[in-house]
Amino acid sequence: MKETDNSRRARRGSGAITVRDVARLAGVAPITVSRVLNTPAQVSPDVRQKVLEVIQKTGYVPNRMAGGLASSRSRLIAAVVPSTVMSVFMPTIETLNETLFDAGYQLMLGQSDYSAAREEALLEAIVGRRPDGIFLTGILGPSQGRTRLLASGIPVVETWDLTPTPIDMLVGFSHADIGREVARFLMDKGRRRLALIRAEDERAQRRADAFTEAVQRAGLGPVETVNVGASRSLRSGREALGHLLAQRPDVDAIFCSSDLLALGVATEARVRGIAVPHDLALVGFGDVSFAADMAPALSTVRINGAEMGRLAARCLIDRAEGRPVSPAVFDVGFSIVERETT
Amino acid sequence: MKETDNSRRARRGSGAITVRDVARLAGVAPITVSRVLNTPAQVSPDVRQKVLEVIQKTGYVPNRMAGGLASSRSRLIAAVVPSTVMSVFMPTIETLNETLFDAGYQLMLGQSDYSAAREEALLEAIVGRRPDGIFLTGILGPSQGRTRLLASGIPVVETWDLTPTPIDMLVGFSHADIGREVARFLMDKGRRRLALIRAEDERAQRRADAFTEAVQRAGLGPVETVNVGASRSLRSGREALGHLLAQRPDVDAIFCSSDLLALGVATEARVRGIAVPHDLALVGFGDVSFAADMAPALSTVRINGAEMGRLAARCLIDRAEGRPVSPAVFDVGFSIVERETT
DNA sequence: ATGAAAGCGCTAACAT
DNA sequence: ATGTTAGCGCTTTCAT
Repeated sequence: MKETDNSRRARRGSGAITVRDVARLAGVAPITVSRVLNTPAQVSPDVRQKVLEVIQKTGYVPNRMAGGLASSRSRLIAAVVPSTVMSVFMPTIETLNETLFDAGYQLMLGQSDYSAAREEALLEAIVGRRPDGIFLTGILGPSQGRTRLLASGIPVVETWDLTPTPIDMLVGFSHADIGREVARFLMDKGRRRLALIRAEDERAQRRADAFTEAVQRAGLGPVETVNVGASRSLRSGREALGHLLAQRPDVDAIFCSSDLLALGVATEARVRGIAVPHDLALVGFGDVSFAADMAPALSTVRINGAEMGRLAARCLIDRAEGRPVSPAVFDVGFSIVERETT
Repeated sequence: MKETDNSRRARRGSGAITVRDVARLAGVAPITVSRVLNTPAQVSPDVRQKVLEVIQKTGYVPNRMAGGLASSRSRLIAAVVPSTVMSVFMPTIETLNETLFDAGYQLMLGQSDYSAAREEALLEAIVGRRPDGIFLTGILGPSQGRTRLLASGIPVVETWDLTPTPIDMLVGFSHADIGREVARFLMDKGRRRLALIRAEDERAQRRADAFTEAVQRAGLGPVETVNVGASRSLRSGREALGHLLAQRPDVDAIFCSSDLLALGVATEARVRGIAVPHDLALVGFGDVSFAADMAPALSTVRINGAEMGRLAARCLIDRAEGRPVSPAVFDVGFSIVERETT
């Protein structure tokens, strides 16, 4: 009764319980409720007790949007991934999300679908939310989005790649090194007619180029390449092997741009009676969970995606909480895992 | 110069450009800038033009947290999934996210890791953000979280299941029907010694129970079941087949709780020289992208995950924008896709 | 240890 | 069609 003076403007409001309500019921000022929640040490035990009781009783849940506005700290982190379904990036996102959540942050997830236009739109939407940090899959070339991020001043971590010109922080590894090392690995195994099956994406391209260059430098002629475009499925791998064999029936080793493609190639090889690894060696990329458990088990390039997620989360949290991050560039490396397909 | 009167309290602020800055530069009131962005039709073309120019020049990006606070509309939707890596739920999340983004909403993603405790914590964090809607994977039994959601008044859509007592909206299908129909399907194929390989989760349990009951009702004795627990990998499938054969070497049909488990079973069967489907029929669940492309191609239960995501997004958007949603319950059904493993 | 005042950046309500 | 005013619910600053 006569509590609220709404004699003039009828202002909406969500109708939910607010700090004011809790404060009134506990007989304290709103700021005290805020302190009980955020800096409990500053409040005497009995007052704290009383306030917590009221919170419990009323089911009060603080409005973090309002808190974020007042404190300029949203406790929101945005992440952009190219895709989510059966994607090699998900272990990274999973640990990113876990680490963030345990530190009191939440994750906003956007998919770019490997489209630059969509990525731009995403970045604009993201900046509008004033997240405390942004996680990017891959590195961002010169673009309006890059400019916008730079201008926003929001901490950014680029991942899954290396560049001499990061926007801010960087957690990645060298795709060129991978291409070179896998080529060397296969050639050391005595393979001589090497080929590539890859999806259309910038990083796969970088691995492919280095692979090709290394093979040619070794004097092993051209590297037949099948580009499956945007279709990263098991089926693409099967079909790609068909195309490849039509071009170059004597191929004896293939480096695939993903483990799923490699599983497709292995499947098609089995159906065609091609012995893996005897007739055909196979190397995948990603070391996803099924790679070790296929029959034959897949040799592949292991990326510690979970570690990247954890590290990226740590970088962003540290910066969000005002701690400097140095170094700001981490090369998490990779390793070639030899199994049965080579 | 003498623009701002900060003679008294030095109040922080993020330092970013605000509506006020834009308004001043364009020679209009802040609300006019707001209208240019939100209801452009209400502003005369020349003023609109001028304001847009200033926005362009300054790189102004509206603060949506502030907007959300003022309008009680966050344009944020939260989603809870059990897991994200190689998960059958991701196609749903992908279309959910796409549909939301195209309508101007953003997605906050939380993982429960199949843990009720974590789910509770997530729901509390989510409610604190005052999202315009919440997407839940699965249905939420009586719990503090359910009470909290009900109390919050936020639109909720539960998915991937059916219940007579939804919190709010529901987009799902019947797991019991699936169990029954798969049992019937396999028995109609002449299979007599049926078994189950399943992960530890409530919905898989429901399918398994109905499957077992249907088999027993048909007088085909007990259904051997291997529960792989939380480990949903290809390896689990391989190992589970080993265990199953140790218990019941004469099994002639297996219903797996996921396609990935089924791929594991198929792999192990091949390694052991068991002919699929001749000696052993196999049915998966999910119809994930690789199911059709395995060799032999996997018979499985198709769920239209993408459709569920789209539909759930539509429900949430409609409710967020004040449009009533009726009916509020959608059964998207399922279908048994027969391929080579049966 | 607690509180009063001010205001984060935006938009709804009420003018004109 | 545009502006004025008053908040949304919280936290910072300053005072006691």
